Amino acid sequence: MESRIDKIKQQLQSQGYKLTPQREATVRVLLENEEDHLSAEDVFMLVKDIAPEIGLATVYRTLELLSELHVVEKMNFGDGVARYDLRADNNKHHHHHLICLQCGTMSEILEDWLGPLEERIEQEYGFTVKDHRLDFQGICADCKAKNDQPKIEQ
Amino acid sequence: MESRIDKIKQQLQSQGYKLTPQREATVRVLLENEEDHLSAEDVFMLVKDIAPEIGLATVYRTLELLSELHVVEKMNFGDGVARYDLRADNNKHHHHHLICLQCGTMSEILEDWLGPLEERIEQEYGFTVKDHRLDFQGICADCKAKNDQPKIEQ
DNA sequence: CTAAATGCAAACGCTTTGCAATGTT
DNA sequence: AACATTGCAAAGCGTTTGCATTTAG
Repeated sequence: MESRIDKIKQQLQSQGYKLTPQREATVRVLLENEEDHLSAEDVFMLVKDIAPEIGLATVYRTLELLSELHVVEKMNFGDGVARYDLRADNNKHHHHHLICLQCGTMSEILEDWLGPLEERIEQEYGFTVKDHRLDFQGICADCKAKNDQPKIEQ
Repeated sequence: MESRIDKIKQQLQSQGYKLTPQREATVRVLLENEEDHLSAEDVFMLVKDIAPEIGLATVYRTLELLSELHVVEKMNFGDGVARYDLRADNNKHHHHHLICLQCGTMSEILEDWLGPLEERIEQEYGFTVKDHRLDFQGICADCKAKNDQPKIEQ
């Protein structure tokens, strides 16, 4: 666990970036919330617990930096809010999202199902895929279960 | 062609919405630029040629309305700008995007390649897919060709 | 010591909203 | 006439930036 942090530290330093307490705190928060897709504001609030003096701008700058280093992945889902995800090591992300239109929950498909499609794109379009993004909108299993029960409201 | 407009008119009116000149002009612009992915600002400027008195807010409101009626589809691609696409009739959109990281060009794959994946999601996750979005980032054929030529600058 | 990084607050760009005026049915 | 719709300008939101100050290397 600590090795993850160290690795990211190294990655920062090897690129000539300074290792500030704010950056470390931000990375720590990202590691501790790897499951979630945190917005900058989310990260900010969590980081403030560790490093209360931090400013929101610094969080944005750090997330941007980590994004450039491919340590985190910056995503958006239709709502105008960027969300940040730690990348598993330095791999391409390659997971897909299931976003429930009813409750807003987002779950993930961790496998990458797009390999064959990417080959096809290379061949048919001469387009070399570097990354992709696949989101599905729909109704999750939980909501479908709830919908089958008699409704109380609205 | 005119029938497309009429159909949308009907759709508006059948839902109790009034058909104002501004709305008609907006729809007309969308029809005439079906190929493109226009931003609200884009639409605004094009509509002003037909209906110079229109306000940007009205364009936003109209696009939002059309979006609710599933006449257009509201999309975003990472940059904080919503783009709007007329839906072919009332079908799901089902096309995918190839976004070049080098020149920013976006082209489309018009087929839907995700049918089998959506079935799999239904079965493995109990999630009913209503819509999806698939974007590929990479290097387009044109840029690859350019990259093979000797570089002049930078 | 020096350049990079920070915090703050102001500016930003896109989008939404309040409201009085207007227009459709 | 009644109500939806409009235009305008102001506000809202997440994000970025300018700048003086601090801090890591």
